[in-house]
Amino acid sequence: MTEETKEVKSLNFLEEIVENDLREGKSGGRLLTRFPPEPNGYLHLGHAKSICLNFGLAQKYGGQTNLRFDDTNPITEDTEYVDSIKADVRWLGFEWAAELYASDYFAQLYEFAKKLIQQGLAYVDDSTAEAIASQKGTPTEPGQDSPFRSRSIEENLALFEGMKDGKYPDGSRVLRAKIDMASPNMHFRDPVIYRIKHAHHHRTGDQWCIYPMYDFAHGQSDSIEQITHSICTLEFIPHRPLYDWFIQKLDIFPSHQYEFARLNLTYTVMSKRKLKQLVEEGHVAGWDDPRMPTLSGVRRRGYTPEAIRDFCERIGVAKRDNLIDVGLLEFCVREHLNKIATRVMVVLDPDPIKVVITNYPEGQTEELSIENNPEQPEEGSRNVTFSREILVEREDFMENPPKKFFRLAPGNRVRLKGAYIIECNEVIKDSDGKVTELHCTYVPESKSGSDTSGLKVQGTIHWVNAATALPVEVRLYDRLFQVEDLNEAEGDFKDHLNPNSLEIVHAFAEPSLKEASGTYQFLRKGYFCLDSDSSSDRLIFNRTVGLKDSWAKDQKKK
RNA sequence: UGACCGAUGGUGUAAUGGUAACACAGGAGAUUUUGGUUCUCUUAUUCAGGGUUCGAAUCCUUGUCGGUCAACCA
Repeated sequence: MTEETKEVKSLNFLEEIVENDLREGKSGGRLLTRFPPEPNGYLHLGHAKSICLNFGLAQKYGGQTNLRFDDTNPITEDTEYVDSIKADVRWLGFEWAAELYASDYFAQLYEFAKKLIQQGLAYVDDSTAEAIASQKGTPTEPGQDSPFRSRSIEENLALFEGMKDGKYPDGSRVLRAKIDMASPNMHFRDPVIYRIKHAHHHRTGDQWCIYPMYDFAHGQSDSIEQITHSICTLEFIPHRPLYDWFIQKLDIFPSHQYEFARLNLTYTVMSKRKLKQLVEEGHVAGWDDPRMPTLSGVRRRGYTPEAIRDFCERIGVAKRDNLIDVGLLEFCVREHLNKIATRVMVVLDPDPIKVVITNYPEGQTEELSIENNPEQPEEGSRNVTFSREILVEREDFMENPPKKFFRLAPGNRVRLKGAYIIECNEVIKDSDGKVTELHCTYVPESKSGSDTSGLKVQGTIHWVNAATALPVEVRLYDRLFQVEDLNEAEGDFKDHLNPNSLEIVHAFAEPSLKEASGTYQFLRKGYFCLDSDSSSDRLIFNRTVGLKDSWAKDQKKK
């Protein structure tokens, strides 16, 4: 494709804003974004969208991105989360210009608050939380002024200092901005900007007992760092006028806030609160349970950073609510894994069928060479052992097959992947009528790669050598929830958990998997990766995602 | 029913007053030693009414529907 015919990719609305600002020389042609997680939980795919957006924008337009922890609430925050967040951002493939903390600015923020008081734009309120809430009014009725609203500047200054000095207990007083109790924007009704919390902070320790609220920390932090584009999700739209109001009254660097629609995925919850609940109530094994939409979960599941970045690219960025089909994520994962995954043969059925090749000499074995990845011939090949007795999937045999069943059936011929064509001659059953063995004959001239038999078969199936098969544990995951749209679902979200989201099977793998590492395609089955629960004598694989299966889909339709 | 935000195939995202397109999903076929991959073809879209205009998904207006906002959370 030439440069001229190459399609120009259209810009999303944020790229347009950035291009415009850069063109007009705003902020001196500088671009600085930030990714501002609160260290009170693990990152999930929704954060991945935000990370790709913030870091991606900076990358594309020659800017930079800060990683800033929004750590203004010491009660819920912890260094455990700081560490996991940093690891997740790096894993996704991004490097920040600076690692910063809102708590770095506590002293500066305190001065900002005093400045507001001095302008008569903030006051200390002794009301209880309940009183403040009831004075707030409702979206359709104006609020009432607090009885403490008209304190003098001097008194406010003294009380605020007292708050800082630890003279008052938690909850006894707050600092409020003095704006407009009748504003149609609830956030303008004298928002609380500082509260007392005698709590240990993960970074500042016991240095502070007053902590700024989000609205008095986030925009100011952006401004201190001279963030040019502060990108957040839609629910912060009503905060924007407040964000601008503080910057104007404080007369500090004018960062600007822009909002985009958060990611929603079908069959998934994407809220830190709900994910935390799943972990704490034991519905999953932890934040990194492979069924979780957390970055640590999908990583353990075998998703690659490339696939997630591709996904974030494909879902786009806009301002309308969305619900993305989880099938798109799976598409992205398959697309990447198809290119990189080593192919191996594993019989997943814990109760496989033994196939005896009756015309293959007893005791004889031979090594057959099989390609590691047809998509990447340079990945070379490996040997697998063939012998008189092999194991195949029970579902690859049918005694009375429908037409178009291309696998094993009485009188049918199939190709054993990388080996020979065999024909099924006899079905052996136990007293209950259950198939225990298939007696087949192989075609010696049909050896893979040097087939002179002239035979054409419709199906190829995978197999493992019975004598040397390696027992492994395989964890098959299904969607965590049974309903597509959790936001629309009735009742508690946990009522819709899928009881079959994890199935553990004991499978039979080709011996090459003994030294497993990385990502595999189990031929005809899906993509799998070694789980961290594995030990040298007990290998455990996670199914990342299944292969597309048009046969199964056709069967389902009928 | 106060303010704010939004509405384009099944799902997302484009089209920036000039032929409604791309991806996923769906369907049909070809290729294939994975019923995978790849390739070809294909179904399906502007919330409604009114207005401006030679021309409207786009601008104006009214309405409808959806979302957000009343934490000493972020």
